[in-house]
Amino acid sequence: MLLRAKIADIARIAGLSSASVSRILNGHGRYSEETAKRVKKIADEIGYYKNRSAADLASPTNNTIGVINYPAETGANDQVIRGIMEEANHNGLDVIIMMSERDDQESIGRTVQNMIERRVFGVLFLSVRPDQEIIDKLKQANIYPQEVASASDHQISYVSSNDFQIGYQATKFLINQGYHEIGFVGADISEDFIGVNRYQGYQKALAESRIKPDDRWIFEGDGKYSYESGIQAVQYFEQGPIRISAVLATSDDAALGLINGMADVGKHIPDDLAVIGIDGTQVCVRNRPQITSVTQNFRLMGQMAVDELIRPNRKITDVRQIEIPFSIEQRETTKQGLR
Amino acid sequence: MLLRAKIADIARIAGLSSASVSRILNGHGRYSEETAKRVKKIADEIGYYKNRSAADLASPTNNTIGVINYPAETGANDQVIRGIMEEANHNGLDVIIMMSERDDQESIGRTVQNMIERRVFGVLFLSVRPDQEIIDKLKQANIYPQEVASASDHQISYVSSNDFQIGYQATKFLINQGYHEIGFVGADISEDFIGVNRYQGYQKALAESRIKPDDRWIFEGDGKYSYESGIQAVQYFEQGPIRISAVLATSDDAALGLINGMADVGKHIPDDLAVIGIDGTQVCVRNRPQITSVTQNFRLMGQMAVDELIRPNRKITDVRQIEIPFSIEQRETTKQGLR
DNA sequence: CTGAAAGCGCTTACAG
DNA sequence: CTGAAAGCGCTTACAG
Repeated sequence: MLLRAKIADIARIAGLSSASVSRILNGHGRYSEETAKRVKKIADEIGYYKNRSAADLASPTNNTIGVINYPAETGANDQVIRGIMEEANHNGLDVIIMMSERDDQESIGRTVQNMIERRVFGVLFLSVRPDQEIIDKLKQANIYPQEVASASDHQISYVSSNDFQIGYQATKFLINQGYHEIGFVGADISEDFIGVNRYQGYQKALAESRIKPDDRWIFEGDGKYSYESGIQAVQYFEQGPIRISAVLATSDDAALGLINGMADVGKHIPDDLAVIGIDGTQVCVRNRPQITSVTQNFRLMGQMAVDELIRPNRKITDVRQIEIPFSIEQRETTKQGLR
Repeated sequence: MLLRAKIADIARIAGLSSASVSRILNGHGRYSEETAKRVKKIADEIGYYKNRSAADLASPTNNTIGVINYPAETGANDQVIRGIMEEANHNGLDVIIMMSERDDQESIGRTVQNMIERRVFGVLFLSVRPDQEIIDKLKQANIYPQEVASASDHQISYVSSNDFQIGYQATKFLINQGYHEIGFVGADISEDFIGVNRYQGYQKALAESRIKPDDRWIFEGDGKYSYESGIQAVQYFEQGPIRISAVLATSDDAALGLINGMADVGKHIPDDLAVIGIDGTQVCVRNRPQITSVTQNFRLMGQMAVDELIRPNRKITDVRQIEIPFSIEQRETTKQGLR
């Protein structure tokens, strides 16, 4: 049991060259099964572990993909990561995850710098949106950047839901249930790419049904899809002169904030206010009332993101938008059985 | 803008040696501020990024710490990670996170293998418990292993709450509120280190109050602190002949399962059954009723775990148990105002 | 304050 | 099927 054994140690013991040992350990080239067995046994006995720094330095290829995440506590990203791990494992890829703040470009930049230094061959951004400068840095370093479960209008590929469709379908769903005065809560509708798209879908659905939209139906809150936005929205709607009968909450968190806020002022869901959330995370079925939601397929997004990264002939300049289907799950925060 | 510029490129342009450039970029040794400025400017202009593989290979020190996590969706681990990142940043340490399955030693082993190959200087296990063999592997590779937000009786340090005290205090809290028939739900009380400790604390509190314990008050379920265990516990207690007035749920998830299960059979919390959970995650304040909980300080655990890793004179053979204080938060799933 | 040189532990043509 | 040799891009005594 040597402290930090190396290939040369194995070679010496086996009476071989380092080259042969390397080939055997990596399954490259030709070698006799007999010596291979011996070599592996020795490696095991002396406690050999490949030094990846040396291997990565020597080899032109790197099979590690980097993931940049942030500690969200919603569970959606955990689903994405499951998908990523699954697909990475199937393809013999390593995954390293690093954290950054969601909207802090300096924090994202530092993390990206680290990823570049590690020479990963692709970087997946999980619900994290880097600015154009950071994206360009990555591309110049010949590393493929990609957003997952998030989208933007930057020069970057993404795997996500179609947010316009989400806004559109969710609103239509509410309209079909008989709701006309429909609030829109929690997203930034002027700057934020996702917010804008969902909002435009919402507007289109309203327009198609000849519902005259009212600016006062919109409550952005912090514009970050937060629980607090939902809570505050209740104050906003309850104290103001505007009446709404349903709300499209732009996240499950915001939906839960609305639901709790309503409960705390003694109002009933869905009778006093119907609510549909977006995401379809665990909380939707674990809350009482269970939350009707636009359910996104986060796991599949993770898988597809990896597939996209290893797609043959992928070019560093490619900008592709992959859309993953979503579904609407009727639960208890919207009326039952109506159409 | 060279594709993958290296130190030698900077050196050539600056008319210096690679050695000097390396020193300047790393802030080692002496050099004139003037040349330093020039060198950094050049590095910037040609788009230089350190090749960490080369640096790590050449240098005997490595300032990366590895974290092994699993996708839990509860938010507790996200809190731990926040603490880890904070403390790591303060100390100029890098953090890479890798995922494994929580209870699958083979999956954990593969991840650990990867960490060893990367020569991290310490590995933090987040709510993941490696078996003794894996721990020994790490130590033999001269890498310090440590559990965070979890504990075991293996030869490994941990930073966690005192689970005996959690069980003891939570049970006493219920007893002080006037509950005598107290269930214990969701943990494995024979094999699982945490479960055993919480259970023993529970037993001691009962004994101190002369309450005769009843084996039928125990419902382990899957023994994994799951939501499903809570749901199933409702069936178990409702259908059986045993009456209990309160439950110590061994996680927030299990508590929520109990609460929802009771609601689904038309029973009232806390009148028909009082519930206290363990963890104190987001769900406790976002659920209605809000969940009384033993609240653990996960963020502090993360910080302390890093501090422990970089403690001066730390030896690879050290096995230290660091206990982080917890608190009990009275909310709506236990009676108000009683003592 | 600066440089020449060795070395970190692998991998990979190349030659046999 | 196997080996000698060069090279990956850094860092670090050592010498000046």
